[in-house]
Amino acid sequence: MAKTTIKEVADRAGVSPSSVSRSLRGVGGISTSTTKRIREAAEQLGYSASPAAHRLATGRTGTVAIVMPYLTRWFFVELFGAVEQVIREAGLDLLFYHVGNTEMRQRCFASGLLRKRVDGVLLVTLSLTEPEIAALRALDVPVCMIGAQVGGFSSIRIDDAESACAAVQHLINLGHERIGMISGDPNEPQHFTVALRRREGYHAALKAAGLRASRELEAHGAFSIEGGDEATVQLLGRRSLPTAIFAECDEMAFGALRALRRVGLRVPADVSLIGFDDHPMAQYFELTTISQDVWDQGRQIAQQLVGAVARPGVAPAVELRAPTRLVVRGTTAVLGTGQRPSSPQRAAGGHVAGVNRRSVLRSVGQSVNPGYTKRRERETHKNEANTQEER
Amino acid sequence: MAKTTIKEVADRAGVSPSSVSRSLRGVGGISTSTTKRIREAAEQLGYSASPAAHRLATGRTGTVAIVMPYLTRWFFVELFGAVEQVIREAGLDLLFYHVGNTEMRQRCFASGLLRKRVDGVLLVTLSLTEPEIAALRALDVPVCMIGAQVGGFSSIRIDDAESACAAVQHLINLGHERIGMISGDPNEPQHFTVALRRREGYHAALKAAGLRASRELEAHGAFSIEGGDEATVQLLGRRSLPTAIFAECDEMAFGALRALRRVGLRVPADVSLIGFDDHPMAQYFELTTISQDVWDQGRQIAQQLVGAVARPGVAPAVELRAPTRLVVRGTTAVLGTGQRPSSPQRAAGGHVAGVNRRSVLRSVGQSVNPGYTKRRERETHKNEANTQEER
DNA sequence: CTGAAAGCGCTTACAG
DNA sequence: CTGAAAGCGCTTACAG
Repeated sequence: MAKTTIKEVADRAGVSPSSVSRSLRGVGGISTSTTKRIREAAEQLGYSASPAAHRLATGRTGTVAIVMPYLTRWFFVELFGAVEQVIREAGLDLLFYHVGNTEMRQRCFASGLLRKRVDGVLLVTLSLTEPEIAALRALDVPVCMIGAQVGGFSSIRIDDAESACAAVQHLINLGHERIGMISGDPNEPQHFTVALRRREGYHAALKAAGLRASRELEAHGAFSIEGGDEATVQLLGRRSLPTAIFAECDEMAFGALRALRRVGLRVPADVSLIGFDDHPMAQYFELTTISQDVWDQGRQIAQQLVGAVARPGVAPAVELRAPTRLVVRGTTAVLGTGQRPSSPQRAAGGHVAGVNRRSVLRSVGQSVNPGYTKRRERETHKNEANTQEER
Repeated sequence: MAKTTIKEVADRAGVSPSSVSRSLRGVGGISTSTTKRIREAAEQLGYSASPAAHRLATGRTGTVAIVMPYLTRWFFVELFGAVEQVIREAGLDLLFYHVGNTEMRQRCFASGLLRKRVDGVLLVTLSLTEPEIAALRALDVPVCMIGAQVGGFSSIRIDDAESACAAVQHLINLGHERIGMISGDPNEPQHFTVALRRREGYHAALKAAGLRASRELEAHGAFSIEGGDEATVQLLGRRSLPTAIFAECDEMAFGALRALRRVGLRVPADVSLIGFDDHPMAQYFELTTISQDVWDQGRQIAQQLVGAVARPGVAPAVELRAPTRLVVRGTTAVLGTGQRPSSPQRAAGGHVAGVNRRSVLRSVGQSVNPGYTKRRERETHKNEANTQEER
């Protein structure tokens, strides 16, 4: 029963295999009566077509691949969920490729693992090398990307630089001038573009406000909670302490939150903190952050891919932009006062609406800062002795 | 170049297609010299075999399916990662099936979506109906399960009941007698077994200690942070308030933590809290919990499946048990004193080592409780007015 | 509207 | 050790 063939169905229905094939796929050109007979026969025999034979005959695999550098991080899980849903609804199969390191990338691209195996490919936050791009083109199937862009491939992404700029601008608007950054490790090749572009945004915001950047204000956090914690500890050990911190992703902000609490610094009274992504836990921590709709991005690009797979070579490649939005919660406050901003601000397409309050607040910040810094240094030392005290 | 066939390789190497096929798969019976020539030709032409043709000819798909009811929860992501790695290393493809609701389950099982499509199936925490089991058997391929058990299928799982019992026993050892439980929603069919068995363990522990269970002490939390928060609020609204809470999973414990903080209850000084799973964030929150190695479970069962797929019908089904371990962190304390237990305790296979301190502590608990309860009720009301105050 | 036949690209007994 | 041939289970022009 499990391995009925089309021929058996044909025999039972008293027609030719070609008729069975045609009627079962609703190609048309088959009388209603025989179609009915065939349907019944197939039903009774529990017939289901052999995907392998179908693929061989048509040259289409009915399968697409999604390749991602990480799996366990929230962003990727979310994306995968959205993509899987769209792909499944389109009746396609989804092959998952995890390329966590160079060797796996090689096997995936260079050695043609995907060849003859998929009708389309979806690449997630991968910054491709030239040989990889060439290998992808040689596949001769539609390729779509999330979080990156290559000529000829459809893509969707947020503007990381502008959004990061908006995040930092929010801190500036609150009067902050010494703004630290917890960035992704620049040695991690996989995340290259995202980390790089968010850092660009940070610097752009500082520059636009006439603030000086400094290596003292930056630490690397590996896009993880632990990394964010460690980076914050590093920042607290520097000569010039920040009054606000921009973390390139929420996970690192969570780590920062823990590190700050551990040493007795209050957020946002002593230090303001802003993250990036709007991880579900961000709400839990009342973290101010830049929000993006990851599920929707996955959905959109997956639909794009489904369309391209259905009619290859028809639609031109599109380059979609997903919006981001500044979400002000409880971890950012006006410098010195510890008060939260009075009204929520929004960044549409990365632009922060509302007046720039920096000039208004500058004097407040300056008068408060010196004493604040000294007090913090005392507290830091005092609290390091019993780090488990807080919570 | 992308679609070279075996025939072209044969022509270039000056041999027959059969020889190419044999030598490329290393079947043997081919001279070293021709093998070399064939290899070179294949290399030059960039040949890679057509999976579809291979499948049709051999009847083997080189693919296994993993079917899971959830994707975004930590447990499932972790499992998926481990399984994917093992499957990929074995040279197989992994098809992912998300069966989040009844309709998707139907499509997956009843309508034979998997038929002729995979050489093996891995089921994650699915409590199957009889028709589903029948459909699975009809597939006539090896089936493995995680977190459940069906005769004839290999499986791996922890002992949920014993482990939950150990968790509650830990609270009892600390002198607690009014122990609440945040359980999974009993109306969620997907998680049926896990939630049910953990609840069994809770009741078993209470019973063994001579404590009375009560519906007052239980609330449903949907295995999520939000659900845990809401369930805790419910518990706090009941007449008989718990001095300790067992959450059936860590996510719900996180929600409980938030709810307790919000109303001004200190953990563990006022309320002890224990979770289940050892989610990565559990360490962050210093949550006492029952730890299980999810990655390792995924790895083991995936290896089992790979073996069964390689030699179907040879090895008998195995039923593996994975160990759990009580991890004492900062959210559980001796009743009334708010002090943490002096030495860490362990539960190997669900058994808690160490003396039962219940009798020793009983008097303390009783003398402290009445006043404690009243004070808490006051605080609860006071704090409900401005719930956002904390943190 | 229906059927016979060739073909998709492999693998696998079967000869030699 | 090597090759010619049949077959895996579909689809698709091509006739009728």
